[in-house]
Amino acid sequence: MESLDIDYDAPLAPHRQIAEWIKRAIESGELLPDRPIPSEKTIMDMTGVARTTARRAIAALRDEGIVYTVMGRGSYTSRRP
Amino acid sequence: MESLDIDYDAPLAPHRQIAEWIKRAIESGELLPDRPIPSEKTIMDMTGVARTTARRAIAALRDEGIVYTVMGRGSYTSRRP
DNA sequence: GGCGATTTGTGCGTATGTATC
DNA sequence: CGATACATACGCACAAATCGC
Repeated sequence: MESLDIDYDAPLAPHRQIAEWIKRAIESGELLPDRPIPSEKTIMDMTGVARTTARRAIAALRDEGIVYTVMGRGSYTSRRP
Repeated sequence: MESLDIDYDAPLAPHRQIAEWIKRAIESGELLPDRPIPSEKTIMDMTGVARTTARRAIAALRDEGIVYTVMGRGSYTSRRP
């Protein structure tokens, strides 16, 4: 996965930009089903956002059913339905 | 609505205690459909929690479809389905 | 339309608890 | 036991929307 430049002037909020970015990586097959997505810390390092923002992005994907989270381990792409 | 004592040692997280408290007020008819629920500030004052916690409580109710939020105005109980 | 008060939205920092490895 | 990762809480600041005067 390549890094992501956050556009703070864009109409789309940063946490949404990150969510879309991860979603694209899943759709392109770069992130495989049942495999980990970047951790909160990794997202922080790759984009420069705060942990809050990284967490919001993951929470959004979780709400959409695109990823699931396992406490103490990380977040993973959902298996294909 | 009477105030709420948060039990920080309870197994239920504070933001969930607040969500359940508001849900009870709705079910008892104390909070009517399409009428405002306590604002984040009011929840902070009534319970002593931080704004983050008040927001999480409202977000949980929003996720459950129990309330809806309008920026700059507040959150309101959803109309009966 | 301006202005202030209120309220929600977003971003950032920090700490503690818990679970996994 | 230590490192990592998520869950929850606390704080603060500023932006944006709404409303009443």
